[in-house]
Amino acid sequence: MYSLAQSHQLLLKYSIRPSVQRTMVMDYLLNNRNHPSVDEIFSVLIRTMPTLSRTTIYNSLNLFVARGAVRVLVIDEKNARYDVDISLHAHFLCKECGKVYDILNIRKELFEVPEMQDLEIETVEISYKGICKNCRH
Amino acid sequence: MYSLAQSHQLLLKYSIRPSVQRTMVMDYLLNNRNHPSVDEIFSVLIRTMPTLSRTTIYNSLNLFVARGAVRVLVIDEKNARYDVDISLHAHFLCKECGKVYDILNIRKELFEVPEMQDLEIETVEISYKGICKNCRH
DNA sequence: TTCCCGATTTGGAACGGTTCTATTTATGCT
DNA sequence: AGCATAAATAGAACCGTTCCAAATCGGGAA
Repeated sequence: MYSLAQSHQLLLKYSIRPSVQRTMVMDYLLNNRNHPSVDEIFSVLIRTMPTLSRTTIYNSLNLFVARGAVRVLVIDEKNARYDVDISLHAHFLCKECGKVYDILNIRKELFEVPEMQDLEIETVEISYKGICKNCRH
Repeated sequence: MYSLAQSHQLLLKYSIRPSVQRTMVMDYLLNNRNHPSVDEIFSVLIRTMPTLSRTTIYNSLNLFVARGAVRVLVIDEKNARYDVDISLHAHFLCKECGKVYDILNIRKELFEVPEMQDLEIETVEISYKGICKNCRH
């Protein structure tokens, strides 16, 4: 369980002014590692902050990603998912329920970038898709 | 250069009824390996078939993907890209110009799926992002 | 503390990609 | 040729995201 003070500190580490809203968004990400979408974050935070705007969630997340504090996952064609864990790991999307799972025990060599003289590779994303245990019947 | 007859044959191979429109879409994919979006395909084909509907492109591509004849790339958050090459290879998206490049000379071991008792992995997608040579200045 | 200015938040409109739906058209079979 | 089914069409609808102008916040200066 992470505290708001820890979210505050993390934002400062990435040179992000820790407004109330940004701190709450970061707090949500730290305490909910299920790769939430904008809507998931919004629908929870609106309950404790009734004036919250969806745009603020977008603004905050876009800023976090631009500063490298958070990773955006392009794995679900429906909407973007956000991950506060920026370490090297892969993801699995269940085609049935839409949940995104971490694949942590994966060889780090998979993330080594191939030699490409024409392309300047900055990020690597490894995505698996299929059916998770809960959805198998 | 592929012929319409070859597109026709390829559709039959995947048990897809080769209508005029479907054959044209497949023909476009075979002859344009730059991972086109729906809009790119539509805006070219509409020139030779003025009554063509955008929905038809969607219908055709969704069917191709469902039958395994074509792969959809979830790499660009803006729109889906389609690839008629279903062999094991990775992709690179240029953040500047949006072009998607093939990464063909990549070790096939990267596509081996990790052992996951809870997850039934069906597909693997490896995506690189950065800046391509043309966009470097 | 109070004032001020730039940064942030807000809400609603706008945008764009994709899907849905009802209708029309084409296709294959008898 | 006629019929039944499949496919294509056009436009509305949907939904995630961005844009924009106005309101609000917050931190430094006086």
